[in-house]
Amino acid sequence: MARAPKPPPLRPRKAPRQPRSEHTVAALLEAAAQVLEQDGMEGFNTNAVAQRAGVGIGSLYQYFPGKESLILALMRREDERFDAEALMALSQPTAADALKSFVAACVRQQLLRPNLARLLDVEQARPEFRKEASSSMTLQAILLATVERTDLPTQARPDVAARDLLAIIRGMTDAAGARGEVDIADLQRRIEPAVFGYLRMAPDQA
Amino acid sequence: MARAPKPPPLRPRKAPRQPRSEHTVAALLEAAAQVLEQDGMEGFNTNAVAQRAGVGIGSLYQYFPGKESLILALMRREDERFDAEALMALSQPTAADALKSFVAACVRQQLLRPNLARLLDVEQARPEFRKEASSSMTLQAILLATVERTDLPTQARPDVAARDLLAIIRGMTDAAGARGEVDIADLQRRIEPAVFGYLRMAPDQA
Amino acid sequence: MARAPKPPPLRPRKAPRQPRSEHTVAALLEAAAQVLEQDGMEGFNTNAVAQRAGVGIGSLYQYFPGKESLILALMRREDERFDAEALMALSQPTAADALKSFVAACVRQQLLRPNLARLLDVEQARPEFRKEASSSMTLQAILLATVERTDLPTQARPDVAARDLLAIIRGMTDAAGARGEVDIADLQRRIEPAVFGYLRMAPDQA
Amino acid sequence: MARAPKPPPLRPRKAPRQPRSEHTVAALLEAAAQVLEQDGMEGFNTNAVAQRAGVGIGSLYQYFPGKESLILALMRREDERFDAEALMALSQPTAADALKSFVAACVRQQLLRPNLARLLDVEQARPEFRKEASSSMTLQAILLATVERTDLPTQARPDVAARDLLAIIRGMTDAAGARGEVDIADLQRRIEPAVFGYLRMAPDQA
DNA sequence: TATGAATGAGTGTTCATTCAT
DNA sequence: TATGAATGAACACTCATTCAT
Repeated sequence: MARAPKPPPLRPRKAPRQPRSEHTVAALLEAAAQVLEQDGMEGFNTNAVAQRAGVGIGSLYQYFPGKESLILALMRREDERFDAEALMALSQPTAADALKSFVAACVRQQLLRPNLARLLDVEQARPEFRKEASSSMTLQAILLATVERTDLPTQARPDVAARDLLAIIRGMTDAAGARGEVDIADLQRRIEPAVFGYLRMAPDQA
Repeated sequence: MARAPKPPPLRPRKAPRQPRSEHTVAALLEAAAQVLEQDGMEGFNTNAVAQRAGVGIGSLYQYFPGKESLILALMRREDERFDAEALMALSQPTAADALKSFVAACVRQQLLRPNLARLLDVEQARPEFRKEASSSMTLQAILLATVERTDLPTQARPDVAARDLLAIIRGMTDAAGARGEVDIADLQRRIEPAVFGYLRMAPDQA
Repeated sequence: MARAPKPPPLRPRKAPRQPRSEHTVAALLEAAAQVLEQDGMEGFNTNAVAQRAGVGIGSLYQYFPGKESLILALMRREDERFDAEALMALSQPTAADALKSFVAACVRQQLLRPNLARLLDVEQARPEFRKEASSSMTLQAILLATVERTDLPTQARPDVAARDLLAIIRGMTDAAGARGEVDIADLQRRIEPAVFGYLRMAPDQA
Repeated sequence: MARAPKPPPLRPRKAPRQPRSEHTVAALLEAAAQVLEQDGMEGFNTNAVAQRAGVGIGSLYQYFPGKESLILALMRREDERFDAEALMALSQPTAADALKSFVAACVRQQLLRPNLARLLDVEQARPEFRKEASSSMTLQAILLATVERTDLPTQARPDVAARDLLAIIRGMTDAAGARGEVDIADLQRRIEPAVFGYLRMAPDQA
């Protein structure tokens, strides 16, 4: 691991302008997702990603200044994909339904590529990435809005509650993914009581 | 001749017989824990561990056939440490109190060395380590016994419930640890409703 | 992560496509030959070879998956070089002259780089390499054809005879090389009677 | 390979005086022979030898100042064993019979532990060992005496002839051993014509 | 702009040798 | 004297990154 004296920045090197470039970037990100899903963090290296993407290793460095930057971009891609779904989920009429939909969305997403989701969760905890807090900030925000809805028991610290709910859901989905579970509905039904319990909602209310 | 090839076995190479050896092994495990806690997985390498332990790199390989084996041994050490505490915690008269004590033990353990606990959790998900199921099996077993206690609502699948509870607790403590939280009591109070909610216990019952 | 384990395959990692690559591969093989000749097997290591070739160690591993593979490639290079010479030698009008030319070729080749030839002979006996039988198979084949020529005494088992002749010649040239002999003609004259004696040819016939 | 600044001497560290020591030395040499025969040069290391001998590694270094010295002692042991046999073989009434017996002895010895014999031959060519010429000197001497016997064709350079004969025999037995041949009589019959041919003896004379 | 050959610091692991017990 | 725990130089091999083409 020839770590350069000065770690390369995390920001993408240049925004792809030509359509060809956009395609290359997309291919790289998808390849990164696949390698991570299939081979784990220890099989994840820039040469492997470039090869799977069908581009030269040089091209990878045209768009990403380093490995970390590639991971960060992948995080963002996954977050963005999920944010849209989460936003729809939370727009249900009742808060309880909104949360259920949200849980369902999380479960669906997680079981689709269980390793990818889990490994990115882990990466997000690394100090270099914590700064780049943007990722999952949107998610936090929209979940926070839901927690504050009036048809839920009032939470003393809504931001803490939002984070805790996410931690509960991720903890359970990551564990399920790691165990190879595939029954989405079952997992969802197991998460809900924990979520509503946390919010102090009686089961019959939810 | 580092013939990169056949993965070294995970089992410790030889049991320390002389007291000097025991000290070396203990020093290596403690050093491994410290390196992992402070520098994360990417700073965790055998040379660093040996150096921090104050022993030669050769000594590490006298007792551990490879890096992975060292991680596994560390997992076991942490599990064993925790199992004793957990066993005491769960011996409370009421199941509710038992669970509260258990949560408290988890939280305490986790916030002591938040990164270590989290990173070992992650490693446990790796296929090589899943086989070595012994780790955390004891934990599962004693938690299962508690879930089956008659002063708790009956769980349809107690083993699933035991795993889920652990996932909830670990999800929340890992997230808290990653955020740098230090208030043990606060975190504990936030976990309990999720746990009892999962078990369908009304807050007043717990 | 140099997982010391699975022995790397023996087949070259990738064929050099650009002329630059071809030069690198050639330089590596020649460097390997020189290191082996001068420092013997115990001085033969990948770093030394790369350094003598004037390329980075990484480049060696671009083309050879491991040390063994480099040795195998060197064997093949030497065999190919020799096969051409041997083929010409054996195309003499009489079988006796053919064999004399063959002996001469062997002696010339051997005394050119005595250690290299001897050490490669030794390596060829290693089980990993015995499978890769291609090496020296061509040699066996053309020698066999000569042994079967009608102007030589009929051999009961021509394939055995071909191998034995090679063993005699190699035994004598290796020993001479190890002793530092340099007189090609003298050595040749000492080998011939053994060869023709083996074939039951009277000295005056040969 | 922690080559000490100054290579340790080749001479045994101390002559074993007590019977216990003699036994230890003998066990070490036999263990060395077995390891070499079974695992080849690349499996031959001091720890393995000590373990197979059933003694601590420290004891090995009590009697042999280093690995090389152990190999040298093993060479000598094998040579001495063989010298006795060779001496008897060569005491036949006619020189031709003496040589036949000698070839037979070589073949027998070689096929007993083919790898050991071959690997020691190889080691003998290493410069550090060439100096310690004692090994196989006796052999050379007694073979020389036979070559000079009057019932053999006169050899211009008897010492060269003695060496050449040994090279022929070793070349053929080593090759046979490497191929896994086990038929002693057959091999012997193939070597004889080469030997007598070298000496310019007609087959019927021999 | 895209490529991939080249690079070398870094890391895992071995094994000859020493020395305290 | 015998032991085996400890040592660290040496070596195989990887992979992030650069740059000439």
